[in-house]
Amino acid sequence: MNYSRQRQVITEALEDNVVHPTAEYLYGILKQTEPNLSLATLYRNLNKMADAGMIKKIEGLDGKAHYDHNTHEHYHFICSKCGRVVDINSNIASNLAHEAESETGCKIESYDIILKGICQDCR
Amino acid sequence: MNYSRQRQVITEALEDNVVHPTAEYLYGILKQTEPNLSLATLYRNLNKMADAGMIKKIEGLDGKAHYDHNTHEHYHFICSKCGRVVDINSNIASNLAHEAESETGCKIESYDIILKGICQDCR
DNA sequence: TAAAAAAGTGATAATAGTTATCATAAATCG
DNA sequence: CGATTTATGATAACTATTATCACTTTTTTA
Repeated sequence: MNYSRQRQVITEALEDNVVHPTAEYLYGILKQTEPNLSLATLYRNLNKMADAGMIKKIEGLDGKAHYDHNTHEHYHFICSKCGRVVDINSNIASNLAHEAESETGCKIESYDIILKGICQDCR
Repeated sequence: MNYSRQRQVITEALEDNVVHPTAEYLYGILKQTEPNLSLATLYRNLNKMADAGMIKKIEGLDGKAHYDHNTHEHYHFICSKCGRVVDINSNIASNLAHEAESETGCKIESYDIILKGICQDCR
């Protein structure tokens, strides 16, 4: 993957936004400093980086994909009221992959846990 | 929720298909016996039933929603080669919701675990 | 270091999956 | 049964995302 300034600023924006932004949200932010950035470039790079394991693409939250610069094992909660995405760091499922493999014979390459409910602020 | 023949046949088709079908797949099957069934009716009813907890809507698998008549606690694996969806019955994450609640203060209402990899047949 | 090759970009069209609309039909209630 | 509520079918609309392609930037190489 060659260097590009666009990917550089996308990466930085993602690191600065702990909120697990969607492509649309990131685009709004990046447009301010990088007015020529194309939405296609943003999607292209987010996918490329996710495929390369440099970032994490979170799906199944609310229809849109969210992106996370934190690639360490953790899970995600989404508030069905305000839409906020919160990290869950419990490593409760640490041997889940292994258990699932022996149960099914499938080779587990990745997994994610998506939790839904109401966040503390919205209760 | 009033009775409707359409919802009746949708429910039956879902029970007969252990494969966690997508709306599109179900539509193809149902069209054979119910040629007037509208795709809108199918989506409408699948969503309604999922909201009512009668069935489970599985998202984050492959972009399309899959539907599951099995509402008991279990998780889902998708093969990235053949697209098959397999149940994972391990109750490894039984107290995950509770742990996540005490970690974050969020009220967990539901959660799903999505595993990805290669199934036994595709290896 | 300049030319050639490879990779990335921006603008926009296209796609896929799903939802909204609305006139009509079926189900339920009194 | 007649009135009211709820559901349906056809199709338009929407949203998030991907594809296309001429052009630009980056890397390679001679």
